[in-house]
Amino acid sequence: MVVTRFAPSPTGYLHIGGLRTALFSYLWARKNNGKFVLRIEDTDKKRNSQEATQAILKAFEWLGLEADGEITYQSQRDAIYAKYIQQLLDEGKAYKCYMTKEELDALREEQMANKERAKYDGRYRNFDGTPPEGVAPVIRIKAPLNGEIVVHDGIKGDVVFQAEDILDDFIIARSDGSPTYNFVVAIDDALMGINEVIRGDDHLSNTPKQIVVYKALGFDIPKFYHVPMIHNQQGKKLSKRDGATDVMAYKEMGYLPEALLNFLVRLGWSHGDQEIFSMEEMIALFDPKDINKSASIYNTEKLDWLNAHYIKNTSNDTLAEMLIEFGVVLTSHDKKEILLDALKERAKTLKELAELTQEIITTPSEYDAKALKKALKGNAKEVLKNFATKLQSATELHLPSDYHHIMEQVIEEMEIGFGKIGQPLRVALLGKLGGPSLDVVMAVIGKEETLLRVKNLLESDI
RNA sequence: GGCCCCUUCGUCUAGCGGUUAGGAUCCAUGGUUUUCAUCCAUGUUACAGGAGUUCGAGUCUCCUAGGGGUCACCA
Repeated sequence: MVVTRFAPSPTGYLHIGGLRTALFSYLWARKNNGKFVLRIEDTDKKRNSQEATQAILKAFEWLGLEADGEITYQSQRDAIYAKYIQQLLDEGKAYKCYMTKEELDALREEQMANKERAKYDGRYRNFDGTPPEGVAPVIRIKAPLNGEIVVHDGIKGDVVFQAEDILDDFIIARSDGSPTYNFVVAIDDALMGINEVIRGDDHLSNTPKQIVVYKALGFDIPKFYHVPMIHNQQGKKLSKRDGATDVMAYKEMGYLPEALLNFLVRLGWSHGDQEIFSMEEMIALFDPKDINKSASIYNTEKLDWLNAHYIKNTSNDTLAEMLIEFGVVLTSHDKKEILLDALKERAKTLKELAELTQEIITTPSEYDAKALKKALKGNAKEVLKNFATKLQSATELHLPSDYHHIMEQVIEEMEIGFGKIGQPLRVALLGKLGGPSLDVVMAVIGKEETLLRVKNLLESDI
């Protein structure tokens, strides 16, 4: 069974890049009828927060990415890590190092000055003397001094590292006894049965260290997929400083979960020429071996297009529900269908959709100057008066076509083009040029409101 | 700096030795529309550079350049 995981550290909101690797992991697990588990890496007590964990879970909920089983919190697993530290100590695969931070820093500086690689010198590797007084030791793991470490990566292929280039006896437990990242990741992944690790390729160079841990503990090494980074416009790793990287910000901007997920799945992955993927299709078609090797630049132009696409294909009932959050309540409006059918063709986001709705249902309080100048030429006011008179005496006005019919009557009678009534009426109804079909607008706001808006324009001294 | 990874239109990508190098987005133009948007059509734009291997290279090899990642008692 394929078991994948997403393992964020709760130092802030869920990041767009993190979401993509989470999505990849989720899809791969679902495709294989496997498991997708969530592990919160909250061992850094200084930087972690409960709110951040909640924010991450909330984002998952919004997007409909459901994790399997209980959520694991590393902060609650100290006893487990302690057990494995002791085991390695007992087996002579790890040892206590009494070098102080100051000594370590000094060594590092000296090595840098000699243009050598900063590397622990192993001075306590085989130490059997009397330990110095008053120094709380760290625990270091015995890493291979030479030879190759090969990461079999499902995206990059076999990546070969030379032990002497990259390894030293790295710390697995700090002087306060707390375990370090590369140690606990390997233990957790192994204990949780994770056999396919999909993560950012910024972890690629950590992987040899984790392999050392796997081997020391006798665990099976999982299959790795190191996904290329998402870069910002400057070509650097996408970070929180780049703005709009909080997943939930996209909810507030009016993006649909389907659109965001569809957008992200196509960043670094593709299936021929296909652009639109439902969740079912993503699950059916996704395979991490098809992930690109190169980083991609974060650019949301396509997201807007996808979002518009998904808005057009969402039911009016669902849209009405989602619009509530944007301050527009249409759920029981009797012209909801007419209105949303017309507006959802024109909105790129739910926020825009809400604004467009407001523009229609709100009586204009002012008129766009350019629109007035353009529309109120010639006998425009006469046309509007004629239209108002006919509308006044009309009955049974329900559909856009009922209103359209009245407009046609005016056109025929006055022998004018459609634009001669359309433009001035548009200004009267919406206060500006542009916007949806006038017959739709009138059907939505009704006869009385239409008459009021026409009257308002005629009576304003313009 | 050491180590590792990467390099096709502005952007996301297809391509897996033989293609007029395809699609999408963006942009531009035209059509549809009373208008704007949608929608439809058309168009501009790419194999980082150099050597090799081969009858033939975007595709394989090497070199160069450029970009990125990582080198903690952070995760």
